[in-house]
This record gives sequence, C-alpha cells and structure tokens, in this order.
Amino acid sequence: MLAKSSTELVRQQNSALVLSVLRREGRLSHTQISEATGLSSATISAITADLERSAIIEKSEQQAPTGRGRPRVLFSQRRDCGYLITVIISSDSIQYSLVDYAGTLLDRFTETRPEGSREAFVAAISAGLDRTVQRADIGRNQVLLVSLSSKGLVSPSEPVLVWSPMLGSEAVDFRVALGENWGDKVVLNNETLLVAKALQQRQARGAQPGASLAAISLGHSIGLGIARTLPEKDAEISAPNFGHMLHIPGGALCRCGARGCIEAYAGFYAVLRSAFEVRADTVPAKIVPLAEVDKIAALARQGQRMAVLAFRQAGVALGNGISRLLSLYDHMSIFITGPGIRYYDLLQAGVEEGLAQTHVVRLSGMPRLEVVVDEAALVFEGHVGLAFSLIDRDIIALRTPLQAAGE
Amino acid sequence: MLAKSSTELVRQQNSALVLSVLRREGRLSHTQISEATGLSSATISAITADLERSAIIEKSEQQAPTGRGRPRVLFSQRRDCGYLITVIISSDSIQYSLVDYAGTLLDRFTETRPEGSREAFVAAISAGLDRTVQRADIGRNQVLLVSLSSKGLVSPSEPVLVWSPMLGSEAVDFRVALGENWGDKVVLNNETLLVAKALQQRQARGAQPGASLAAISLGHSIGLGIARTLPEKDAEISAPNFGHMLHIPGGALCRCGARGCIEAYAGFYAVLRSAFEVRADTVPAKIVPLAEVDKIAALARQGQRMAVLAFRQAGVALGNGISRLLSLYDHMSIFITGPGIRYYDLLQAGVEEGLAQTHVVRLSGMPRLEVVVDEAALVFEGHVGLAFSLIDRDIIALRTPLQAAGE
DNA sequence: CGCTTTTTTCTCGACAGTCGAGAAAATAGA
DNA sequence: TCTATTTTCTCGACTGTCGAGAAAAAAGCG
Repeated sequence: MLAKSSTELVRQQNSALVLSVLRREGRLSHTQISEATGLSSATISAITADLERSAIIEKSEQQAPTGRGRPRVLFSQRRDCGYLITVIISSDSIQYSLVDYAGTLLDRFTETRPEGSREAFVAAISAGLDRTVQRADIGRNQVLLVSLSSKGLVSPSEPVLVWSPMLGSEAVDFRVALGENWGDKVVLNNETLLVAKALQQRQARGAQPGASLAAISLGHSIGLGIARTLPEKDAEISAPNFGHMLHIPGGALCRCGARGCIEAYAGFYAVLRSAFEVRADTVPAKIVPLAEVDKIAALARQGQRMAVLAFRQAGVALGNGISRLLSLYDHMSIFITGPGIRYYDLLQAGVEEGLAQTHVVRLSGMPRLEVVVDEAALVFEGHVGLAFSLIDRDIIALRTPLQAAGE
Repeated sequence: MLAKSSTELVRQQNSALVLSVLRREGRLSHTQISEATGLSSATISAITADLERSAIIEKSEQQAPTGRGRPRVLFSQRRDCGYLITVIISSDSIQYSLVDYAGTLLDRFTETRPEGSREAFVAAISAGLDRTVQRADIGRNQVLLVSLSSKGLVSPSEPVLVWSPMLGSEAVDFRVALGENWGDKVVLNNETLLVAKALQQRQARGAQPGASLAAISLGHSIGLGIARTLPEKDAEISAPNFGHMLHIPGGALCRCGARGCIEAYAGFYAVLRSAFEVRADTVPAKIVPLAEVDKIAALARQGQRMAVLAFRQAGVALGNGISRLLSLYDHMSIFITGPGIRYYDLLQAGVEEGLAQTHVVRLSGMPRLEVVVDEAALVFEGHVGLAFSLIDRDIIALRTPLQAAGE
C-alpha cells in the first residue's frame, strides 16, 4: 500500500539527507552540502538554519582559509546534542561504549558476563548502563539510544533476543527487562548483522555501485548478516538463522537441541567432536577453549587424518549453507570473519567443494569469498552507523512539533 | 543512500496513490477517493483535474443517485488510455491475453509452444504479440506493457530468462529478442512470483495486517515466490531458485545437471524415478505425462510400498526446503499450488516430517500450510496487479513533461 | 412551484517547501 | 584602498497541500 506524501515530509526527508551526509563526510560547508545532496543552496540555508535553531548542528570555528573569497563556515553535529551507548554482549564479557552525537568514542569499559541466570544477566546490563552515564557524568535523559548486540537470533522488529548460545530459547525482551530507565530507547541487533552493515557502509563510501553482501562469522557458533542493496532504496539488512539452518537431515546433534544444523558441523565444538571421533549425538559443551581448537588445527596442518577431515567437514557444511543462501537470495559477495578465520586455510577446500557442485554456482559462478580480520572494529562501526541513522531520523521527526511551539 | 525530495515528487506520489486506490476499488467519487487516500478534498480536486486533462481517468456517466444531495461523479481509468498484454509461457503452450487500462480482459487465445530451438520460441512469441494487436485492431503503440511469465529463474532487474526447464541455461534476453517492436516495453517474471503477488494482493484487500507469505508450485519443476511485507513500504516480491536449491549433497541427478536439487526429489520425474527404482543418476525426461504420475499415486493410495516412499521422499525434500527457507527469511505462511496439489495427501506427512525436526520450527512452531487450487487464475491476477502498478507509475512520471508542454 | 435541506464538488486564501538569481559579506592579492 | 573571488544569504516565483466556505445539484416539503 502506498502512503500519502506532503510538503512537510519533503522537508523531513531532506533534513535527514543533510544530516546523513554530514555524518558520512564530517564537517561540511554550505556549498559542499549542496553539492553532496543535490539540493539548492537556498534550501540548504533554510534547512541548516532550522537545524541550528534546534541545537542539532552548529557552525564550527572556521578553519585555515583555503584561498581567497569569503571563508567557508563549516557545519557539524553538536557533540552535546545527545549520546549513544553501545553494548556488545559476548559469551564471557560485556563491553560498554559511550559515543557522542558527533560520533566520537568518549569512554569504553568491559565487564565479565555473570554466569547462569537470565536475571543476573539482565541486572548486569542495567547496572553497566548506569555505570556508563555515571563515569561520564551525564544525565540518563541525555542518552538518545542504547544499541545492544548479541550473537543468536533477534526479532527483526522488537528488541527481543529469541535464541542465544548462552541462554538458549530463554528469550529476553530488553524493552521490559531494562524497565523504565532504558527500556524505551533500546535497540538490539545480531552481531553479524552489524558486521554486514559496516561492510556495506565501507563499500558505499567507496562510491562503487555497491552490490549485496553477506557476512559470515565463524566461532563457537556461526553467524550471518545480509546487506541487500535495493534499487532506489536504502540497503536492507537482516540476520537470519544461518547457524541453525538444516544441513543434514537427522544429522549431528546441535547444542540448540535439533539435529543436523550447520553449527553442529562447523562450530568449534563440532570440529572438536569429529576430530576426536566422539559420537555425533553427544551433547556438546557450551564453550570450547580456543586453545583446544588450535591444537587440532596444528594436528591438521601436520596432516593428521581425522583433524583434516574435521575441518573439511566444517568447510563443506559452510559451503553447502552458502550455496543455499545464494539459491534463496540473489548472488552476493561473501565476507568471512570471526575468530574462526585463523583456520580458514583448513576450511577453504571444503567450502569450495560444498559450493562447487550446486546449480546456483554452476549457473552464476563462484561467489566472491573474502576473509576480513577485524571483526570487533566492524561490529562497533555497524553499531554506530545503524544507531545514528535511527537517531537522526527520530530527532528530525520529533523536533518539528517541539520547536514549532518554541518559536 | 537517501534521496532528495521535492514538491513535484509529492504530487507524483499522491497521484500514484489516487490511481492505485482507483485500481483497487473500481470507480470512486471525489469524496470516496479523499477518504481512501487520506488526502484533502481540495487536493483530490487538483489531482483528478490533472489526470483528467491528461486523458488518464474520466468521469463516468452518473449512476442511479444514492439519496438526496448533489449526485456523485465517479472517476475511473479510461479504458482506451492504453493496453496490457500478458503472456503466460508454459512447457507446451503460450497463452496471450489483452487487457484494457481499466483492467478488463478483452481477448485471450492459446497457441502451442514450438519445440526445440530458442529462435523458434522467440519468433513464436513475437508473432503471437502481433496477432494479439491485430485481432483487437489496436496499434502497437497503444500497448503500454507486455508482461511475460515463465517457470524458471528470472533476472530480478532485466527481462532475462536465466534458466528454464525447457531451454536450460540457454538464456533469453527478451529485450533484445523482441527487438524494436516490443523490446522496450517488456517485463518478465517468474510464474510463481506472480502467484505470490496475487495472494499478497488478496490478503491486503482483506484489510488484515498481512504477514509475509511464500507460494510453492508443485509440478514438473518446483517454483517458489515470496512476498514480504515490510513495515511502511510496499511489499517486496522475489522468486529465488528454490527448485534447484541443494537438498542432499551429491544426491540424485537433476535435469539441470547438478546433483541433489530439491527438484530431483520432489519434481514429477523424481517421483517416477524413485517409484520405479530407476537409478538416481539416470538423466531424467524433460516432461512426464501427468497420467504416469497419476498411476503411481493410485498405487500409493493402495499402499504399494515404493510408490508411497516416492511421494514421502518428495514431501521430505519439500519440508526440508521450506525449513531452510524459514531459516533464511522470517517466519511466513506457505501456500502450496500447482498441478502437484492433487497428490498432496501423499506428500503431506513427508512435508511435516521434513519440517518438524529443525530448529526454526521447534522455536517458532509449524508454519501455516495451505493448499490453493486455482493457480492459473492467480498467475493472471498477479500479472495484472504487478503490470498496472508499473504502468501507473510510468504514466504519471511521463505525463508531466509532455502535458506541461501541451497546456 | 418555490423553498429548505442535504450532500457533494469546487474555489480561494493561507501556509510550507524548493529553486534560481542576484545581493551581500568576507577575504586575498594588487 | 580597491578589485577579484568565493561563499553565504535573501527575495520573489513556483508548486504543492489544506481548511473553510461558496457553489452546485438533487430530494423532500408546504
């Protein structure tokens, strides 16, 4: 169903556009904004005056002048317009970062994740958020958004963790869990979705046409994020349940309780299980020390048969999974990340084997496969990118009625 | 990347909205349009006057008055504004339909599809299109769009048939194949995509929130169409390569040449092959007479073991495939259609078995599975719905410059 | 038959937004 | 100090939406 439009929406859209180029390029002058957006100079005047009056952007103190002529005045977001907190949840720790409205990191600290109950976990996050604002001495109401990320399955619309490696299907609704203090400004995304978002952002900055891409994170569990660039629209980002997609019907037992998931062949515990020839229906450990996997990798590199086979099997599971992904979406580039990339030399042959036989690959060729190292940086980049696009949209939509009364 | 907006775009969007409401509801009065769109009466006046001047809509002769008060004047699309030709390509025949701009079917005829070469096939379609306009005695330039559909894999952006059951990977680019006469106004969609579109339309008319859905067509090959309803946007429709998604690595030979495709287990020829215990690497026939499959179904209903097993195996392949679909997209309703539904009693247990074990189903429950009978009607409905949304958008975008000069 | 009531359509002025052109501002160099 | 140059700002024209009320057209009523 189409929606109606109006002149006010035009202004909203164009204001959002101005903020987004300011976000992407840093501080820009009047004319630069005009060029970057395609809007006329007069319109930029009106919009920047508007945003300045609302205390969203400000004129920077002028730079060293670039030549003759009237010097440029540069606009940038006001740092104190508000703050963003990102929370990166992993199996053993929780990292909090405070970011100002201009996008610069102000503070960061990491706490160990409490073991066991969901309640303790939620309480820890609530306390961590309080600590973040205390350390920076800002008010809670100055925090515009709290952006959480975790591995596992996340509801696409609500901040609900539907399934996670540590808590299983014990779902967490962060909106209710974080209560009045934080619940109303919390968003949650899958970790690998953020990686995909960050990669897509980097690609877009490169001014290429920017094709669709998928990020796959290898670790104790297997994550997937997809960024699809649709014509004329913003990229669409999603994180489907790749790790627990069916690989082999009735196959190896997964820690999710089902059988034959990709993770039950390609997760770290799966590699251990098959390298040691443990029966495939053994209940797997939640966490496997990385050192254990390293040992098997060392054996594999020396040619030990079962170790080689374990990694190869993992690779084939991934390759088949990617092939199914390509069948159900369009063709896209695949970026591989996560701690597991240190074993990629052992996985690669399997991945390619798992891809090669299938119809989609025979038809459109092997996808571009690329290993990307700095997963942590990408996750944070994705957090910031996604969060500020939400914040900017909100701030503009809310500004109008409030400000109109004030003027 | 966001796009800039302008007042002219506002008018375009609102004009498109008016046309789409008119398309959905039939003839409507001024006030009815205003209610349905949410636009003010004054705006409707301006837009309808505009569209009337451009000969896109017209005032109908007034109806029996509904009561006291000034009688309503009803607007509707002008039938003679232009025409749509839909072409439904199947393995043995090609059906042509001529539709006027108001959406009513004017003419329909079916020709047998020439066997063999791509050239003969393309020539037949070109001739069929010419025949369509000749029979109705209209000019070629009055045809606004030619909407083709076929089974197989279609490029999402271009009118290119990338892979089809009859021609294999011998691709057909209809834009160049139909040349100057038709090439510039041709679109091509997968047949089952159109079924999904039609189902989504029917759902939207029911005024429900309208969740995402997938249509699966069972026949010689297996088709899939997905209609995803995104918040605040138009539904997104796609037709991924479901039939040739990997089911069993290194499994049965598919007629596409790869191994282990879903179709190689669930297509008609696959059922025959396993019922007769032919080796799974036998090159399958392109077309299997439906009567042959009927015979096996009859045996299966009498309890003959291999026949039962053949259908069950097909069901499991479908169930596993659907499970993977649900893993890689959100949860959605599944509608099953196509000639194969007459065997659904034999498939159902396998489908449910193939779904039940997997993580996604354990987490969010069995999807809604529904059998839908009139595939042919749905395909045509989808053709018309999709084509007119394109036509209306085009007509509005093109109108402005031409008409502005005339006035 | 003329007047009133009712319903719908049409018109007018107010307001919001974008754009192009040109005025105004501010600096470097002559 | 004056001029060239570059950037920012301002003004009027244009397009669009909206609310209110005028105008139109039919039915009901005395």
